[in-house]
Amino acid sequence: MEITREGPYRYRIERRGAMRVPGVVFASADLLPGAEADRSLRQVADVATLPGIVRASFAMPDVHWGYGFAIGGVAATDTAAGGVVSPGGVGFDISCGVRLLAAGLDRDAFAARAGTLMDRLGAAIPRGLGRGAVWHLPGRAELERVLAGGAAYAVERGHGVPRDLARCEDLGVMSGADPGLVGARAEERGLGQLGSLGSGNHFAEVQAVERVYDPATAEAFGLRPGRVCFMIHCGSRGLGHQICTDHVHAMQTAMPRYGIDVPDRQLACVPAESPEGRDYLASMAAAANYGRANRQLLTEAARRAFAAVHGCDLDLVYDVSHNLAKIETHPVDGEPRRLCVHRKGATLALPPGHPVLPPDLRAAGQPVLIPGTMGTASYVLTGVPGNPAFDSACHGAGRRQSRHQAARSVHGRDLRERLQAAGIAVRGASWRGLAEEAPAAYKDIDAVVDAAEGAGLCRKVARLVPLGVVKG
DNA sequence: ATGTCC
Repeated sequence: MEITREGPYRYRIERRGAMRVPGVVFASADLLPGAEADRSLRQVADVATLPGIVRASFAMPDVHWGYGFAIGGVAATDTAAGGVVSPGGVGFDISCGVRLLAAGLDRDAFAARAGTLMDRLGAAIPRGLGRGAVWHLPGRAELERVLAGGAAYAVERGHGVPRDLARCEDLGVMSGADPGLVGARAEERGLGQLGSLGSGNHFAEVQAVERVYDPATAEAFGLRPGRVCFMIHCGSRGLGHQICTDHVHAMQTAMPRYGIDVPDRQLACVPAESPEGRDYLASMAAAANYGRANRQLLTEAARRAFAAVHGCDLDLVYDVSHNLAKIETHPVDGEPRRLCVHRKGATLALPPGHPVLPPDLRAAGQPVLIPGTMGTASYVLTGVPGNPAFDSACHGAGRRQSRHQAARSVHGRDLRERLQAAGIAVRGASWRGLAEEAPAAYKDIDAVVDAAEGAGLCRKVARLVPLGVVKG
């Protein structure tokens, strides 16, 4: 692989063989993965071979190896020119994303009763592998309403306030969902998990605004130094996973009929405008709505805990997915084109003035939410004009060690001790899960965010530090 | 990420 430096935060993987476009990696020299040791850049090059891909196969500064596509990747295909959709470009956790809420509380008031609130949050937030939910759905009919209506349906049923929806991507509901396409196994898994964190890197965290870079934008987002926030990172649980699995299999069967050949079986794809492509997109939208309702239900659980202990409310700052494919219009070679934009471990980052932003965010831009790791900072940024990657940015710190490596080098109990000694309360689900998420297993979030800003993907607004984490 | 295999 031939990699050329194009700027301080931009590298190009030259077109070679079946690649239709180059690869573009946004990273500093320090963050750029080694082409030999790290398989993620090979994946970025493989994605560049997909039918209909335009501009480039992009990698964000937090890129790391994933199923087929790298995590931290963005790929857009021209739907009118046979451009494909691929479940691997979205990920197993469809509509995994981040929600940030701002509390009517400052960090000194939190500190006075930290243990009480953390115990309450720990008891109220279902987490870990398997069952447990804030809202137990009675059956298929109610599940279908969630799959069609997302967070908007949850609010309609009283799980939140209408103002929440103005601060959700797509107003809390992705259009085009077809709940009838969701199979029996996905249904079975989805009924008992609505309002649950899951495991892996999912978490809910009490944070405080430590630093503001842009006071005017921070004010528009409701962020000021010392304000307590609550961040939720989770997705569509077993339901989204099952839908991804079902469609990967269906596409692996269908692909030869479309004459599509890919360098890796995990890049299974079909034309976005084919019957199989449309079915995937409609099922994916249903899973996205489950993920959005999931974060809405966890918000309700958190609000009850904050109200009971501090008598305060939580105002939604924003809710955005970082695992999704969306049909969007972007200029390609000067012409507006209808593209299927895959963002896998890459967040939407809309600039100021974008027409889909609510009026009170129109001047400030979309809040771009980038969580760090346990014990490290998280960032709120805003979108910028001229984003080279279809209004996308990185989604987190990005792994640098596998789960296995991480669990081998640290014990969960020791990690919890260290975090608590540093003033960060921890309510976990399993010792093994805690060890796998050790900060040492991740890249430096400050460096990743600086690279994203330097590459022109987004602009820093505020830095948040953790006070207490409920870990999935 | 995930009842870590159909």
